[in-house]
Amino acid sequence: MKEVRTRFAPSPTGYMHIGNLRTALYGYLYAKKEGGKFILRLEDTDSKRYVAGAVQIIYDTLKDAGIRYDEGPDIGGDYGPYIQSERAAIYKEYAEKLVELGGAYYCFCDKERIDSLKDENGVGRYDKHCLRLSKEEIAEKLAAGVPYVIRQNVPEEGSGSYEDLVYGTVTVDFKDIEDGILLKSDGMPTYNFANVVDDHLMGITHVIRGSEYLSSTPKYNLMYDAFGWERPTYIHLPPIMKNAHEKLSKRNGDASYQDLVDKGYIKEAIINYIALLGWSPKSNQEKMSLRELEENFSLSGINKSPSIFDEPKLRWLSGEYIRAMSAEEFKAVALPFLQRSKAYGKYDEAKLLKMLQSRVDVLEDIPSKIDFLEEYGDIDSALYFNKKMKSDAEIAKAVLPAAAEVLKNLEKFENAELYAALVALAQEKGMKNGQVLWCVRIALTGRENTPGGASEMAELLGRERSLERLAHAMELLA
RNA sequence: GGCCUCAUGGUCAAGCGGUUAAGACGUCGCCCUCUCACGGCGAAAACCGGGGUUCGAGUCCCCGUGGGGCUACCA
Repeated sequence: MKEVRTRFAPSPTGYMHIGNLRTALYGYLYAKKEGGKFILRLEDTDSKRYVAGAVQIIYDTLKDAGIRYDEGPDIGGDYGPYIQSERAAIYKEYAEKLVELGGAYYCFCDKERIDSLKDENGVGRYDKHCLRLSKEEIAEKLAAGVPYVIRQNVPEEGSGSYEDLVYGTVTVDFKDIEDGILLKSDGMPTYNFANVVDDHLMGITHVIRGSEYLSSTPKYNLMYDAFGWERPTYIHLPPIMKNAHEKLSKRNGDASYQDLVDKGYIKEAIINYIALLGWSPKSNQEKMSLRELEENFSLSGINKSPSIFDEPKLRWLSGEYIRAMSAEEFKAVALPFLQRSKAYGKYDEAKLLKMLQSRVDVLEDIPSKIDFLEEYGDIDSALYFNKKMKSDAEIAKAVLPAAAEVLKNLEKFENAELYAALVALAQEKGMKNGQVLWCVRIALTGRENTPGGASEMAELLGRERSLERLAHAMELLA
C-alpha cells in the first residue's frame, strides 16, 4: 500500500488561529496513525500578504504544540523547496504544460474588460474571450510583451464529482465554475494552481483542509485529470466557530494558540481540546495526550457540522491537566504567573503552589487567588457572621484572644498542630470547631473565602504575622 | 442572486430503521469538609418545521426554514 502523506499548507499571515492549528493537528494525527509522513508547506504566493515574522510563528507554534513534521522548509526533505515563493519556475513550467494539454490558456484581457463583464453586484464570469485566440495571435502578444495570465479552461458543460471522506459525494456543475486564474501576471501562481501542482509533486495522498474548499475541489480535479495525475483523497473539515454566526478569526479578535498559552491554558489541554472540536473518539475518554490521540484518531470520527469553541470546557480540561501534574511540574508552569502576584516572594512558595494546584484551571488566575494575602487591612465585622458555623462578631470577640494565646505558645507552628490546637480550644470553650476556625480565618485574612482553612492560613502567614493580624482584628472588634 | 454544505440538550457530541436518545463541559442540588476549591453522588436539559417511504424514522427521501462556505491576479 502507498505511504500516506498529508500536509499542512498555511499562508503565513502572522497569526496561527485555532482552526488552522486543528487542521494541522488532524493532518499530523492521520499521518501518524497510518504510519505515514506529515509535511509542512508554506503558501506565500501572495506577496501583498507578506507579514514579517509570520513564518517563525508557524514553526514555533507547531513545535510548541508537539506537532512534528517530517518534511518542511526549515528541515528539508526530498520534495523541496517547501516554500511556494521559491517554486515559481516549477509553476510556470506546469502552467505552460497545462496550456499544451488544453486544460488552460493564455489570457491577455485587461482589468477594464474583465470589469465590464461584471454586473452592478460585481458578479459575472469571464467569457473565455482569449480561448479563441489563434496560436499566432498568442505568440505575437507574448513576443510583444503584453501582460498575461494563464486561466483554467473549465468545460462549459457537464459536472464534476468526488468522494469526500467526511462529506460524501460532492458534485458541482462546470457551468458554475469560472475559468479561474492559475498563473498571475506577476508570474506567481494562485492558490488554486499551486496547491494542485505541489500536492502532486510532493506525493500528497490525503488532502486535509477546511470546508471552504469543498465546492472548489472539482476544478482542482479537472487539473489532476488534465495532467493525467492521480487525484488525492479529500478530507474537508467543518469550521470552528466563535458563535453560531461567526467563524473564529483574527479579525474578530479571537484568541490564537499563543494567546491561549499566554493566558495560562495548559498546552496539552489546548491540543486535546481542539482535537475534540469536530472529532469524537470511539471511547468515552476525552482527556488524551498527543500520543493517545495519535493512537485513537480516525477519520470516521470527524463531524460534518460546524462547532463552537467553548472556552469553559477548555478551562476544565486545562484544570484536569494541572491536577494531574506532580508538584514539580506544576511549579515549572506556574512560577511565571506566581511571580505576577503581590504575594510572590513573601510566603513559602511550595505552600502557595500546593494550595493553588487544586484551585486553578488557567494559570493567569493565580495572582487573583493569592493577592489577598497582601491586601489585608480592614475587616468587615459582618464577615464573622456565618449561619452554618454559628458564628458572629460576638463569638469572635470571645475566640480571638484565646486563639492568639494558643498560637503564641504552640510549639510547632504547622498545619496539623495548629488545627489540633484550635479544635482543642473549641472543645475547651464548649464551642463548635467551626466557630473557632471560622473566626480565626476571618481575622487572619479578612476574606470570606480563602484557598485554605484557618490552620493552613496561619501556617502560611507564620507565627509573627498571624499574631499581628489577630491583634489587629481584635482592635477592630473592640 | 447562483452553487456547495450543515442541522440531536446552553456548548462539544454518541447514535448509523426498533434505545428508558449515551457521555463530557456548564448549570443546579446533595455528600465530604476548618470557608473556597478538589473529590464523590444525583438532577434538570435535545432529535429545526412539514410532507413522504416503512409495521416502525433522530436515523432514508423531498420541500421549507435557519446557519456556514464559495462565487478575487486571497488562501
